[in-house]
This record gives sequence, C-alpha cells and structure tokens, in this order.
Amino acid sequence: MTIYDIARIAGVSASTVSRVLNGRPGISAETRNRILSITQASGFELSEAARGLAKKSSMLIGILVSDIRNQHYTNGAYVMVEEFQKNGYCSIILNTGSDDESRVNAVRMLASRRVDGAVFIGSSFSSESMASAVATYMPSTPIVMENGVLTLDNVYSVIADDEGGLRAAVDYLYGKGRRHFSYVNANDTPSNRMKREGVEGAIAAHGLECRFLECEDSFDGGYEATNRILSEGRTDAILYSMDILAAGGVRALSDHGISVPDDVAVFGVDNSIYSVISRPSISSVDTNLSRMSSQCVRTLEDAMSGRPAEKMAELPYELVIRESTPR
Amino acid sequence: MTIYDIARIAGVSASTVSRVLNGRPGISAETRNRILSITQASGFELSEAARGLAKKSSMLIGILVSDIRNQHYTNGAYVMVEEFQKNGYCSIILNTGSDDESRVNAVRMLASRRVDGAVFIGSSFSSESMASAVATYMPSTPIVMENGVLTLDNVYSVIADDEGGLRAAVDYLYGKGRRHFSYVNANDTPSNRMKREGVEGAIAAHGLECRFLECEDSFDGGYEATNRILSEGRTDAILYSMDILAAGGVRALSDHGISVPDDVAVFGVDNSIYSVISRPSISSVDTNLSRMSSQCVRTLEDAMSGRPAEKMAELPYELVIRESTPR
DNA sequence: TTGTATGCGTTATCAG
DNA sequence: CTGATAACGCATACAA
Repeated sequence: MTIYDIARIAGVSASTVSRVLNGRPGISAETRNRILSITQASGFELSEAARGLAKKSSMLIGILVSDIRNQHYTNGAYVMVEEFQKNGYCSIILNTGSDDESRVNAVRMLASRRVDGAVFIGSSFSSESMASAVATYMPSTPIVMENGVLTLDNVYSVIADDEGGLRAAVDYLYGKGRRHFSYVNANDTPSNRMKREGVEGAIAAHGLECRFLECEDSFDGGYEATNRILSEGRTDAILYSMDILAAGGVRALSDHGISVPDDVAVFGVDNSIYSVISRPSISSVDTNLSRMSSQCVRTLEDAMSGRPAEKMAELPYELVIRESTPR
Repeated sequence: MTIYDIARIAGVSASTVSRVLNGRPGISAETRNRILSITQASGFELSEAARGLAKKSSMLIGILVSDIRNQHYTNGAYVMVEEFQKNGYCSIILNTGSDDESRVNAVRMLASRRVDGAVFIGSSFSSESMASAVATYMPSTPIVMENGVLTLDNVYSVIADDEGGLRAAVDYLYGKGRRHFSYVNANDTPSNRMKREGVEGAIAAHGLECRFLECEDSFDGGYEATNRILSEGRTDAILYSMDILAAGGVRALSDHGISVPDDVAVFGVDNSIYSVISRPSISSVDTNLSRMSSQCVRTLEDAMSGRPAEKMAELPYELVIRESTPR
C-alpha cells in the first residue's frame, strides 16, 4: 500500500494524498475527507524511510550504550527515549561492547541509518578511536556525550562532577572522624579515573593514606573486594565507585559481623535503587543522571535545529546521606 | 555523499559501486580495490533507508515496552537488542504508556517505519485495542509477544507459566508448615492475574484462606502494603507478585523487628538483582526472562524468514530458594 | 484547488 | 566485467 494506491482509490493524484496526509492547506474539504477516510479504513501509514529520503531527515536518534549491565546507563537511555519520542523521534539503541572494533561498527551503523543526532552514554566513549570514527563516519551529525568528551565541532558534552562528588564524600567521612580509608573501583573508565582523583585529592589534603582496590563491576565484585579489605588490615571507611559494589560490600561487612556505620562507614555512587534496598541503606553520591539525560536531550535538540547549543555543561553532584554513614 | 559521488571519483558507474559495496562477484580486482579505497577514505556508508526502499526490507525490529520502570522488562529488551544486532538488525525501542491511545500510536510508528518484525514485551499488550491496532496497521508483519497472547495469524507468543510458579511457591511454603498467607499484587495485568490465580488455586487446594492486597509497583508500594498486613492480623507467609515489592516487604518486616523467615516467610517473583541484594536475600519464582527473550528472538527470526515458527511456547518456571524462606 | 515532473539514494534488470 | 535505466515511496517546485 502506497500513496499511489490511496490516490487511485480516491481518484486523485499522489501529490494530493501527500498534501492531505501532511496536513498541508489548500485542499477542498471534500477531497480531504474522502482521502482521510480511505486512509483510515485501510490502516495506511506513510513510509518514514521514503519520506526521510525525500526530506533528508530520518527522524531517528542513535543512542550508544557502553555497558548494558550497568542499569545506571539504561535508566538514562530510557529517559532520553521517552523525551525524544515526545518530539516525534524514534530512538535506536545500540550496545557497543568495550572493544574498539564493535564501537566503531556501532558508529558506522548510525551513519548508515543517517540518524539526525546521537547520544553516547558513558565516559568510556571518550577515546581516540571514537574520535576518529566520528570524524570519518559522522563528521557533521550533532552528537551529545553523556559524561564524556570528544574535541570535535559536532560533539557536545554533558558531564558530571565525579571528582568533586567523591572529594565531598571523603570530606564528609573525615568530618565524622574516619581516618582509615579504602576505595573500591570497578572498571577503568575516564569517569572512574575522575572519581579516583577526587578520592586521592581529598585524602592527600587531609594528609591521610588510602588503600585502592580494583574489582569486577557487580554485586559479587564488591563483595569479594570487601573481603580482601577485611583480611588485610584496619579500615573504618570504604568508598565504592558504584552503588552495586557498595551493596556487595555492605553484605560482606554484615557477613563478617561488622557494624555499619559504627565500625565501618560505606559510601556509594549513583543514588540508585541498590542503595535504597540494601540494609543498611547506603549513602551515595548522586550525579543526577535523570537531569543529565534531560540536558542531553535539550542540547541535542538545540544542535539539531541549528540553535546555539551548550558545548559543555557540568552538572552538580549531591550527597544523599542514608544509614551506612554516621549522622 | 552518495554512491554517485564515489562512482564519479572512481570513474565508474553507480551500479559498479553498488556491486562492490555489496560484495557481489563479477568485478575486476583493480576496479574493486579502487572503489574500496575511495570509499574507506571518505568514510562513506550506504544509506539503509534508500537500500530498504529498493529491497523492501528495513532491517529494523520494533520493540514495545509497556512499563519502563519495570527493570524486568528492560532487561529482556536488552537481551533482544543484543541478539538482533548480531544478525544485522537495528532495534527501535518504544515505550508505550498504559493508555490505549499511546499504545496504538506506538503500533502506528512501527508501521510507518516498516519494521521487519516486532516484539511486544509484557502481558499488558494482550488487549482488544492492541489486537485491532495490529490487525489494521501491521496485518502481516511478524510479531512475537513476550508473556502475552493475541489471536492473529501474524502474532506469536512466548509465555511464562506464572500460574504454575505461584502455585509451586505456595506449596513450598505450605510444605514448611505455613498456614497464614498473604499475597501482595502490583498492577492489574493479565500476567498478574495468572499469578493470583495460581495463589488462589493452591490456597484452595489446601483448604486455607489468604489475604489479598494491591499496591503500587515499587519498593515503597511493597513496604506500605506489608505495613498494612502487619497492622491487620496474623501472617506467617507473604508472597509478592514482583521482587521489588518483596524487597520493600522485607524491609518493612525488619523495621518491625519481625524475623524473616522464622516469623514470616517471603517469596518474590522474577529472580532479579533485588532478591539478591535484599537482606535477608529473597526466595523467588524465576520465570526465566532471558530464556524467554532468546526464544522470542528465535521465533521472530523464524517467522521473518518464512520458516515454520512456534505459535505458542510456554517456558517452565523455577523456584530459587534463598534466605527469606525456611530450608 | 489539483496535477505533472523530478529528485532523494539504492538495487535490480537488461544490454553491451 | 560494466553501464543505462527503471523502480522503490514520498515530497515539492512548478504548471495549470
């Protein structure tokens, strides 16, 4: 079924059908109604692909997610999907692994779909290979990076103050008298490096020391890292780069009969449902993902419609204090 | 940049470029290499929209999600996205509210994109209005419903044995000596009705009674419903239609100083991360979402490629026993 | 108010 | 092995 079929049935030309279906003026009420009723009866919808070809606009937004297992990212993606949908855009979501090749492939897919704009979610997209992929395959498509940076004309950034957030968390615990810090970090991303720098900076400012550990990006990863901490020496404050790790940590502490926050205080990052569900509930650095996501949408829509768009927006963090830290 | 531009630079016709870029045989190695190097240097990608127009295939899959806040669904969506991506398909994810109008609109969007196939995630799509929307706008596009049913020729189903799962959970608790049951149900969906029927059936079979409560689909909803239960009388076993409710429930019980599972046993549904993180961890009915999702992909790909596809597949449940129920 | 012709970027058929 | 040419479904400038 095409507009030509509708046209034939209605006894008019295809352009007339096109005009009616696009709500353009200059059509007699009679013809309009005839065409409309035929269209509705047949359940016909204009082909967005053909329309996009003719209008040079796909009404498609590409969303790249670096790690699907991180619900932090998927939540952000959904905020965007919803907001774009309000404005008539469809979102295509691609999950790129962490290897360069599949990430570049994802960019090529977006290019072949001729997306009107794109959002890259996660700091791990701040890489050389991404920069060159964008430069070669999408040199002029507006792109917004959530918590990432790429120094290209068509790329905009909305970033979180990860460093400041972690620094504040350390300061908070220091203010409560904690002096023996540990920091558990998941995978090595630019964002996690900033968090670590925040911790290091605050620790140094107080003239303290801190043990740094790496672990897998999961509940179990946090659990095991915490066991390692407990087997190695004294600690009265543990910070985790993500809530899910902290959830594992709280569980490990509890399994060892250690009181949280009396013996050991715990801080997470993300202010996610994990921090709420855990027992005790976990104090967390909130980088305000949903606000960041909304900002991404706004920036991208500005850029797509030629309005001046904010090249680099940094959103403030917030400390959410729960049961895992002393009052 | 189009294949005509590439053709002009290479000094050949557009058809030759098309052949090379599609890896078709019958081109001299020399011309092929010339075209390939020009293409790579320019970062050109074939337009999927134009290609789709000519080939009558969009290589697009539509995914409808009923409720974005339910991570159960989004997890399923991502399994699918990943699997489809492996086969060259792009997924467009639309979140329909719960009202009929926006759901029908979502179907129309899929129709206008000419998706090659679609998956509807969630039992709430089993409705009259959905059936008629599909019949009018996508009468011949293969569609798979995850945990839903629509009696149309082009619609396939992969469903969970919700009823059996809940029946088994009640039986399990009965076997541990529990006699005073409560059941907390979130929103009214076909799936949740099946779960409730499972509970009712098992309760009746044992000649018992059960208190039924409704609540919001959230941690807080489960928390408050549980408070209501505790204020109203005696209970030694509470089942929740979703883990997130059970997580709220466990927290409420704990806040009241009630021992889980000694005083009250708790059962959830979904076997999600929530059931793992809670303390005590929560026994849960696993309807095996990731297997369901994989099955959806397989069925849809069968249907799209004309192979015989399973019209209705029911997957078995599994009880995952954790700390919230007696051993 | 409506119709005709053309272009959008690609594939496919048919010649050469 | 390669090149014209039509077709895919729609929008739009131009004519009538």
